[in-house]
Amino acid sequence: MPELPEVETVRATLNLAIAGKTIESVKVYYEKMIKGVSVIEFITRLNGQTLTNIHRFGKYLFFNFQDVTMISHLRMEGKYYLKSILDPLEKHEHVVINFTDQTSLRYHDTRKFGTMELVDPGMEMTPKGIQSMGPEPFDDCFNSDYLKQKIKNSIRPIKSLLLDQSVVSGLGNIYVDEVLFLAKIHPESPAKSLSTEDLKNIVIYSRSVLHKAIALGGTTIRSYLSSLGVSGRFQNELNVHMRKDEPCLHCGTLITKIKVGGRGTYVCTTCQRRNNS
DNA sequence: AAGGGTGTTGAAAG
DNA sequence: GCTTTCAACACCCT
Repeated sequence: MPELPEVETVRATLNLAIAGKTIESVKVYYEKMIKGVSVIEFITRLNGQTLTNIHRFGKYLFFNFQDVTMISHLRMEGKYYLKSILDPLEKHEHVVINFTDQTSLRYHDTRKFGTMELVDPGMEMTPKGIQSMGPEPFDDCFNSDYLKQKIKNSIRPIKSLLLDQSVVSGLGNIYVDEVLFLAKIHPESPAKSLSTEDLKNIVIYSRSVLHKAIALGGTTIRSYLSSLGVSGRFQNELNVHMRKDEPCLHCGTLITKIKVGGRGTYVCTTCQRRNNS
């Protein structure tokens, strides 16, 4: 499912649905999902814990229990469903957390890329991958000066840098395409070729796009329903992503699809002109 | 009907 | 270092 807006939607709905519940039992059906601790430790430390609340940073979810924090990353296709403990185990449900009120949290992930791990409370930022994360777009320190010093000498395509979570946390393939379209920047432009104005626009549009996407519950494409059966509505607002061969809403040029850093990338070659180097 | 593509990211390779 | 490629996995489209 997830970029920042989708993960935030999951966090908000899940938090309302399960905060305060107490774990009765935990089952792990795909052991490679569990990182950092053994499966045995994962299960025993969660057993009997009561969920305080759920936080989010970038695309990570933090389930805060009294004595332990479970960190979950949905990667490409991870989803949570809340069911009854009586419901049969479905094909791609890899972790099941049963609560004492007979409800059952199912972690569903067809491609099995998602990860879960446990840390002591207060140690949320220590796992590798999290400790190197850059600010979220909403953070005050995410501004054009920060971007300039962070990417000033890089020849990498600007899209690849914005997908790099150590530069900024939370953007993914959909929203980077949208941000670069609104900022009128070609995704293949070398980062060092961008003007200060370009960087300011990236900051402005990153914020506005993500805010709007969160307000609409994220984007639902290619997966029937997202977590808890919630379907986002931002897919109706997309300007370029998934719009190959459709006219640009700004100039009418047909949107083209290219590959940047191995990722499918949608671009209006009229509105987004490529810089040299 | 095989092959390329998919809302991610870390490890390996150059 | 810095940048690019690929692997982890299952399924859906050509």
